[in-house]
Amino acid sequence: MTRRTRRTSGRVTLDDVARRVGVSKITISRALREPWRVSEGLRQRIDAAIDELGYIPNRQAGALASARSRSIALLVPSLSNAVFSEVIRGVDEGFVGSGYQVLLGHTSYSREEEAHLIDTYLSFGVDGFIISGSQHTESARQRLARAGLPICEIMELPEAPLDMAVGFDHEAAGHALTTALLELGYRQLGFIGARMDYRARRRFAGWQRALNEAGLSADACLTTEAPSDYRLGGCLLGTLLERHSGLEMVCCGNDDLAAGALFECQRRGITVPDQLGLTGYNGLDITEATTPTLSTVVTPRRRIGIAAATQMLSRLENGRVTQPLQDLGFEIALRESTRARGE
Amino acid sequence: MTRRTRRTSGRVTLDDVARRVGVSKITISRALREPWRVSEGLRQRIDAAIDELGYIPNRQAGALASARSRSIALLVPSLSNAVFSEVIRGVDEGFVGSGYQVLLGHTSYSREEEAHLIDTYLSFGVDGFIISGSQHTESARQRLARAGLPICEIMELPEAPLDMAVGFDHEAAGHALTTALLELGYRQLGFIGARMDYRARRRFAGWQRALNEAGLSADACLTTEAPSDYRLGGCLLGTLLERHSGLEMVCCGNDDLAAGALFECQRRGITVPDQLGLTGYNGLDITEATTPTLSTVVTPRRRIGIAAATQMLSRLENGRVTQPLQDLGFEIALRESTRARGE
DNA sequence: TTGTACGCGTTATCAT
DNA sequence: ATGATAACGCGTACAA
Repeated sequence: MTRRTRRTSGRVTLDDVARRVGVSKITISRALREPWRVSEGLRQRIDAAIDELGYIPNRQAGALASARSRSIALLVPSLSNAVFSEVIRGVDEGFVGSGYQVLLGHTSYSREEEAHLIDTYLSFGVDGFIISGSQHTESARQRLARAGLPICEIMELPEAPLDMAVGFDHEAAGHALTTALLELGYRQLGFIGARMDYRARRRFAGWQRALNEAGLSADACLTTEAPSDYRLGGCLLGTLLERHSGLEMVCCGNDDLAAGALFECQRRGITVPDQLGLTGYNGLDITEATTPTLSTVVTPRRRIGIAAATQMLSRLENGRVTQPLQDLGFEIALRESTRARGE
Repeated sequence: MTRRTRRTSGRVTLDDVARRVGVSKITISRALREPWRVSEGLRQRIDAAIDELGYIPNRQAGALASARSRSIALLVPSLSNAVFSEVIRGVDEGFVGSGYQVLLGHTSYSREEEAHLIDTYLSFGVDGFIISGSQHTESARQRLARAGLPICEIMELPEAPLDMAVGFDHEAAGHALTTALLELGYRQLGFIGARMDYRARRRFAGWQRALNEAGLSADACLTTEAPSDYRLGGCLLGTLLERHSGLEMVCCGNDDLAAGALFECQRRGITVPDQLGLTGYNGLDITEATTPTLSTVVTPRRRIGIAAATQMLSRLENGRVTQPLQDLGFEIALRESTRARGE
């Protein structure tokens, strides 16, 4: 029955360390956050005590007191889509050594789920948001606006960014790829797409525009809202080929579909690229591994992540940012699944 | 110069809502957590006020006051390895509607990084840990023990679980697959492996044991610590074939390597399974998509995630758990990349 | 059904 | 260089 109060968890606190060393707890706190303001000898005793006691700071208390959590939320549509693992890696890289913790969330391609996650992470007191895409619910926009936190929208180039943005133009990418194919001499082009989210629709639109501009038909297309995977690529290709004869080339909305389409061609004895050309989108590892390798659009996912983190950090620390809208471009990679020029 | 104090963030608090409604803040708090204990009419006015003001609870404050954060940490080695996206999905599923938030971390296959993440999430005040694997640093073990939180180790079956565990026996899986191959008549078997972490070594050990028991050579093996990817599968296969002639079958440590090996065979004009058999490990989507489809060991990743979440929840809410060590088994899937029985 | 008093573990502010 | 005090926003315990 000492003067002890609640202290339900046996957890070691700043106070415990302070008592152990014989100083006040604010000194311990300082030794941790501003070591140079604490005398050498004391600092060593403090470090030793922290080690002995196994003290672990309580970030909740710290965040409550300082009104900053030193954490940011990163919201991506999917964790199973390899596209985003590179983005995540980039963001992580960008925050390494900064003292910020990245809190990861996945929205399952749902704006409602995104809105919910935004609330959740707001209640966690994150200091900023990095969010894939520009399509948010009205409610989410309001919450974010009200919170007044730094926000970086990634992957695309929003017409009206909430705050900052890093990405590239998917419509232009779709258009550029298709134009490159036209230059190779392809005239009968098809398109298959799955999980037609905003970005997927943009690249599809680019494909259509390129064909329209060339006076070619853009009718041989087949898209679905279903999640993308390898087998779906095969199915869509099969259906497309049944419906449209004479296709020389099928552009796939992403690399998974393209790989699946390639496997289907192998199953059917269709040689690629001799009988049929194939392209993907994103430049995942698999596009360089298959036989034949897959032509695709290489997107700067890792660099987007790094740039977003850098932008966010600069905003968080210095307050301002030099370039609120960054276009990181893309690269057309023509490989073995498309015929060589003049062939 | 009112009696205002710090109130640096313009954030809406429980008190703001309370004043708006004209009750005390504890009533608002209750309306949120135990709605049935607040009178109907009042509850509606409270909900309305919350909506108007855009109140978002501060979990840090809540956690600080209640000593529970209603969040758990899920630690996986990698986010780019598709193996773990299924696990994550399972855990998420298991926690849906529970009110718990899953905080995700990836260790990059490093025990030191894992130890660091454990400290980080302890400082976030998580209520429990779900951790891939059983190999932790001594320091991590101590921290976890001292924290006294529920822990679920997943993917494997640790000899001495820290607390609870859900997984299966990788050595047995490697052995069972190899045995199945022997029954198909294969006698000259090779093995390639990458990222030889504990689990990868276990399945390799199973492969070796099966060959030893059959009196066959287990010399044709090639492993590396390098991260696994498709192209590496091709490289390793190439090297193995150069070093060992007469191989009828190459077992790959995971599906990525197997797919890469298959692509390499296609490149070299080696027909699978006629000239060479191939197997993978895990049962990722790609194994059912390639031509030929890949024989593999299907591992219960999603179910492991769900079971871990369920176990954790039951521990968190009821205090106890019926079966602290769950073996979820595995399944041998013989497909087109291995020859048919008696062929 | 609703309210009061206090503490959770930390940091900001101001003092010494 | 170090300390005292008062918040941060909420939940627990107990009271009314």
